[in-house]
Amino acid sequence: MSSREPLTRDRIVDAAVRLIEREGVEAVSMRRLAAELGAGTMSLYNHVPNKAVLVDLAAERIMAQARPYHVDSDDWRDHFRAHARAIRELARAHPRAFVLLSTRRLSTEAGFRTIEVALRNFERAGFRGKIAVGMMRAMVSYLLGTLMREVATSPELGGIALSPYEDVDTSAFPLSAEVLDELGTYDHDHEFEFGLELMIAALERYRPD
Amino acid sequence: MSSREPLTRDRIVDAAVRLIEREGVEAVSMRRLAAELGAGTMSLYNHVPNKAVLVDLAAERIMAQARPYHVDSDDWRDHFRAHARAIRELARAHPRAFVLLSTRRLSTEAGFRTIEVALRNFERAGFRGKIAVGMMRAMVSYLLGTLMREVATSPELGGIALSPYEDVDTSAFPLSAEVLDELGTYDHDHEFEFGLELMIAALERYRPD
DNA sequence: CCCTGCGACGTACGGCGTACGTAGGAGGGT
DNA sequence: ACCCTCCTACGTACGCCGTACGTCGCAGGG
Repeated sequence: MSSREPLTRDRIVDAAVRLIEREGVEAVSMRRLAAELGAGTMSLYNHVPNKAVLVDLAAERIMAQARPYHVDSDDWRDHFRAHARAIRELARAHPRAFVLLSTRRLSTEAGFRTIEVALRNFERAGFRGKIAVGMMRAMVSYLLGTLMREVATSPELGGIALSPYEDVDTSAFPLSAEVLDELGTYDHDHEFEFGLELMIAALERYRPD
Repeated sequence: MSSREPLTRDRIVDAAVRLIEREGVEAVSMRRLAAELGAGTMSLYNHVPNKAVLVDLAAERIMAQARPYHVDSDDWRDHFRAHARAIRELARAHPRAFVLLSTRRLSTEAGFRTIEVALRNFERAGFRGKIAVGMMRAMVSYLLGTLMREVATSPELGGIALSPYEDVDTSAFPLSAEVLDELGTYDHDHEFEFGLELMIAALERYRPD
């Protein structure tokens, strides 16, 4: 872990990103980071004002890793699907970091890249200006929501594992009881696509032409 | 702060809920909670196994505060709107707690109450069984997403305050530049309703009749 | 040659969650 | 009346945490 290179903001942020991806934000501590870099704890403070902005910087770095999607189609729906799936892949590739990103505002270059692509797709679909922003926000909300739920329920992250509904008397909830098995089951692929089509259907309904 | 009543799980959870609502989850600590109850720190552990489940219990308690909505209408759309707005009100009433709730699974009585109401509304709208569960999940995702965003961007919670897009060169993002003002502005009421109508439109499109 | 400034680091303080041991009192069995 | 058991309250202590502060060594310029 030791190294002869001098401490750099870059090196510190890199180490933070690696640690976040490996063990999650809660595993990040200044002491541990320093140890991993073979440096003294307080040396980090020569390059970073405090832990909060270090985490911000790490979030930004992760966001910058997002790669644009590519799709061969003129249909705006295909672009939506591809873009949404790309974002989902990002979330699944960095599940622990995603929760982090979702809380933060994306006012960086990388964030704008994503926004720009989305706006282009909305333009393709016939939405412009203010209405496009509203649509995008609704879309973002949906994506944020599903992906948060998907990440939160993935077992490898200490999410929900088994027998969630054991000690609740479901007799008072007849409709829930009817679909109890379904409520306890998650098919994330299917659910994501289902919701995505739902959103696209909604957009279609609002389209001018 | 002192009190002659004996320590109880109930009293401890209550104190935790109050503290969460006042200062957020991050302000909760066993020592502070004990002090607020006029008790020794370690006494809490006679009633609660550890902090994590204490926070879980607090989340559950807050969730149980949710009151059913009421609406005078036979139109399923009105029920959707009323239910969604009720959830939003809960989020706005307990913004600090909402982030907490959103992460956790709601396998309690209170959670089922909400699920049951939603399922009844979907039934009213013509959706049943598996498809209703899928719809509900899409709806939940959207609500979770918007409300997370709304809560995260509310300034009174240390959210985004001012001039977010200053040091980014927007010339590379023409579409974003065009709507830059819009991107920096939030009208949560309007956005929520807009997205809600979008979702309802989507459901309408999938309806059998 | 010295001086200045900066990066690296040690120490220390006040906080945290909680394992562990103890002490005291309440209740039941004899 | 006695004792024994068990439960609750609590103090101490350990190993973490973020970070304020002071010092030391070295590189570069005068």
